Amino acid sequence: MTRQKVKLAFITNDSARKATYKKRKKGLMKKVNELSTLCGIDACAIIYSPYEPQPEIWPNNIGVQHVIARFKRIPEMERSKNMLNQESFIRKQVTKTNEQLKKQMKENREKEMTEVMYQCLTGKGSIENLTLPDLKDLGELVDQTLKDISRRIESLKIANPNEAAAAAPPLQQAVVGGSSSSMVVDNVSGRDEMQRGTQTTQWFTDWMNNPSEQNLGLGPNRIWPHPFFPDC
Amino acid sequence: MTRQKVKLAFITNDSARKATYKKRKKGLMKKVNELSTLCGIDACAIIYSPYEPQPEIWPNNIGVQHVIARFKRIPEMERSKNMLNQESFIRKQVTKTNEQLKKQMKENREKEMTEVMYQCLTGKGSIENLTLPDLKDLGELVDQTLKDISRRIESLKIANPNEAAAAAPPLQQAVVGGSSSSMVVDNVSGRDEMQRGTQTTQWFTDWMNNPSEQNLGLGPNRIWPHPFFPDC
DNA sequence: AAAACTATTGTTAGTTA
DNA sequence: CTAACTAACAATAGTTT
Repeated sequence: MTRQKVKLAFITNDSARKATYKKRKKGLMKKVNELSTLCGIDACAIIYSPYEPQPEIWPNNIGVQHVIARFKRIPEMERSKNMLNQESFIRKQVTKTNEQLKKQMKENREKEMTEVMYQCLTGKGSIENLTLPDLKDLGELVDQTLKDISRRIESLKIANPNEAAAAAPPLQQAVVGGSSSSMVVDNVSGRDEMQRGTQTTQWFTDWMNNPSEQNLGLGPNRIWPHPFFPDC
Repeated sequence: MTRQKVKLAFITNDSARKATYKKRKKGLMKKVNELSTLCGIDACAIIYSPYEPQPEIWPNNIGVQHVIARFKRIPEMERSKNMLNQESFIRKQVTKTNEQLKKQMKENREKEMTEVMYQCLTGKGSIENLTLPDLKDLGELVDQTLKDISRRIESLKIANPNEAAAAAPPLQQAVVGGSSSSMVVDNVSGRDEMQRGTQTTQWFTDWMNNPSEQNLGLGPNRIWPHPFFPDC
């Protein structure tokens, strides 16, 4: 039983296409019925298929005629406004997918840097081969991690003063926080709150704000497809 | 987080209805798009809502007009044939639900009788209060169970002749079967194969074959709603 | 209000009978 | 073909932010 995620494209296999049609048509009709019932609205669906001489419709002849009549009554120009047509639907999908992509890239970047950091700490890697932007992000990540550690130590000191202090004295001035009832009692530089979660290089930040092919860090010798977008 | 299965009925809460509308409309449009793409067919959807002055449509103005024009071209009489309209859709749903109900009732009946049987065996219940039909079903279930046990013993005897024979000698003539390679070597009465899974009272069997209010075992003093159909 | 989240329920692709 | 089944996937009700 290997089920692969089906691509949204015309199904070339005739019998498979028919099977899918029958299943999905049923599901679609059910959905229209539910939407209309749950929200008390007028709606209709008309489906033409090679499997039936007549179109398959919802809710029924009269219902469809009623909806069509109502549709026809609206002037052509008016219909162009506020419409969820195929184009705008796809555009929304693309926008959303791009947002997810940005999020994912940011997450990946942070994980990558974390991995590098741990490799350095355990002596399995070096910063010899890193580029300047990578080093910048790494430095910020290390700073952030040190601060997190200090916070954790401070909160342990508050919960259990003697043991925590003996085990790990603070290495630098630190912000105390993290536990639900404690508060920030100091802030090293004022940059702290603003910098949270921004351990990214400038080019990445720029691209996040204005994603285009121009500033994807490809440099003068562009390659195609781009490693981040093998499918584009 | 308590999420209850939502009933298919108008949502009276205004904001909940709007939220549901927006979510489901989006889902519906996606479904129409997928069906049309996957199966390469013409389809359209028109939805009127109080939330938008114009109807929300799929795929777009031209597409909808095209489908409507095609629909209009078919004579009124023709449209009534082969149509999946609301009525036939609901009828199909009802038929299916009734079939599931019958299946469930049969299953429940068997479980109920099994429960009674075990209670009798463990001395926690008696057959004093049972009705004649219940007793009939119970008797058949006990017969069937005894036969199943005998079969099991026989198959164990075949697998391990000495131990099984010493532990539980057969109490009656029995059918040997169950394991994948063994075969039926005897059949007590000829009724055996026909009787499998039919431990039901006559009224229940009758109702299964022709479900109506008349033969639901209500007797002369009908109550309404029926305990089996509180929502009808 | 609108968007994000998540536990659940619902849909369906591939398969079997 | 039709119908039933089930693992996998998608939609969404209720909730939070």
